[in-house]
Amino acid sequence: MAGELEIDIDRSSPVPLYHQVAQAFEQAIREGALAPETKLDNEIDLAKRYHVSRPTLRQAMDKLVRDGLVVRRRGVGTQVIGPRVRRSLKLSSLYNDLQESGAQPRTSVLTLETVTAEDEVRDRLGLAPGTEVYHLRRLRSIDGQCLGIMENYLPLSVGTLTGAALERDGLYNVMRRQGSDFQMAHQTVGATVATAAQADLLGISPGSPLVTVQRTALDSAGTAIEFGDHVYRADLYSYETTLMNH
Amino acid sequence: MAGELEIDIDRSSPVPLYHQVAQAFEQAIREGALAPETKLDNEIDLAKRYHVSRPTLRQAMDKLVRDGLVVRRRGVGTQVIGPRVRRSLKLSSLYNDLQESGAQPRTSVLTLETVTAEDEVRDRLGLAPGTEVYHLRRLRSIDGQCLGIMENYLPLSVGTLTGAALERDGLYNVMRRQGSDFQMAHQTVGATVATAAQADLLGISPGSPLVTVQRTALDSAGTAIEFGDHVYRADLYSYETTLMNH
DNA sequence: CTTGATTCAATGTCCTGACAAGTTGACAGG
DNA sequence: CCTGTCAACTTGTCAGGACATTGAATCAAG
Repeated sequence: MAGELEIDIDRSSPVPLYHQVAQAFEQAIREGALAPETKLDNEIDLAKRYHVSRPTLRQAMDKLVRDGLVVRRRGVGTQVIGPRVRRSLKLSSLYNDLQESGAQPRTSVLTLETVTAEDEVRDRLGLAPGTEVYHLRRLRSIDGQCLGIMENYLPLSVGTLTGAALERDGLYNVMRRQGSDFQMAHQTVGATVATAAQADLLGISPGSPLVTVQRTALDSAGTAIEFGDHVYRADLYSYETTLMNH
Repeated sequence: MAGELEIDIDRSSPVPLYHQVAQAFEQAIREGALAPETKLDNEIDLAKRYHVSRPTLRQAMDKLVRDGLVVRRRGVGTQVIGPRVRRSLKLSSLYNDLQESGAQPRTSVLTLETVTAEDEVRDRLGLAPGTEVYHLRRLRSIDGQCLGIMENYLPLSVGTLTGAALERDGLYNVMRRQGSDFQMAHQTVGATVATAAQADLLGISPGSPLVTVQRTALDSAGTAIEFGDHVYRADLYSYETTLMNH
């Protein structure tokens, strides 16, 4: 039951020791070399085995704990956590979420224009009255079926947007390439029923359920760089998240 | 511009020093005593001022970094981050989410019984065929308005559930008091339209939009301890999350 | 057989000390 | 005036040791 693990520690490498140790354990756990429920050896022995100090080994373990791979309990020891718990922790990661929703099979651009921001858009983006913004409407489809309608507002400072680039790379890739660095996003997920116009676009009957997603994305300076108001067919789309305690 | 801050460190307290320091800074930042963009003093001076060692102070700072309150750059210093970025980071915390949804104004218990788990419930909870589970239906209301219908399935091993306790404390508090330790939950949020029966219970007309939430909660051992299938009135409820890059 | 206190093992906390690495700004040289 | 070098400052990394706190297993007493 002991966590025997052969790993190479390169002391001349620029990557920190604790990171090397943590990465080695993470790989072993994800590959199954360290089965769930396995109890690791105690800190002292592990530190001795890998020729690092206890604080360094603890730093590595703390990283594993934060990543949800192991659980430590004082007086008990360190246990590898079950795969169900650690599965798809990254689902709540901003990058994956954006990439997933930005690089889907096909998106066609319905509208690409600059308009004077309405009150709600101004408020969401934190802009002054009368400011011009991009207004973008896209239709996302998968396997020929229309999945949802995406409406986005962006400040002009994000760069230049073209329909071709948007359809080829997705909104978020285009923005990132022009220097936008996403730091966080605030989302509100709700429900509504399809209007006649929406139903017509999506190829469903009016009154069908729709998932609504409103998202405001911020860069690392705290500036809002995108506001999105999306609706998706409820029978083809749902929003998944993983909530962690801590 | 220096981060002058008078805080009391209680060395005889059972709460760790680094936690006291971190909490003091967090409070100061949230209260505005430390304005955004403020550059904090260097670690050495701060450690000296609060009479702790540098590793201890670093531990506190690491906590602040993880919580998204400050940014540190080697060779530069530590800066308080903008309020928009840090706002409501805790929204994606499991505990708050559960507490919020578990201690609402009023919940009345419609059904509390033990049944043989159906296939979907068995699969979600990871139970053997034929296992008995709690089946719970509750109606949540706020200000006299019905908000949603919550249907839950729980393994019998969670303890004993009584209608009175559930209505008084909420499901999650009852479970936690009986030893369940929530570690994470997986949620799927979608949309549907109200059936006649649902509409009748919620006091709305059939065909109105509903937000659906399916949640599986796991404890630290990776065992599923709850499966919930909830619907909420879309005009009164929406699901908010904050996505972080990292 | 149950219950209680004891003991042991493990992680949690905290300290001092040292060096590495990145950033910035000042200073000297062109 | 411009530019490249260097020194000072700050955070990052790492070591080794000491004691506290918690959980569980062990053992003795009822």
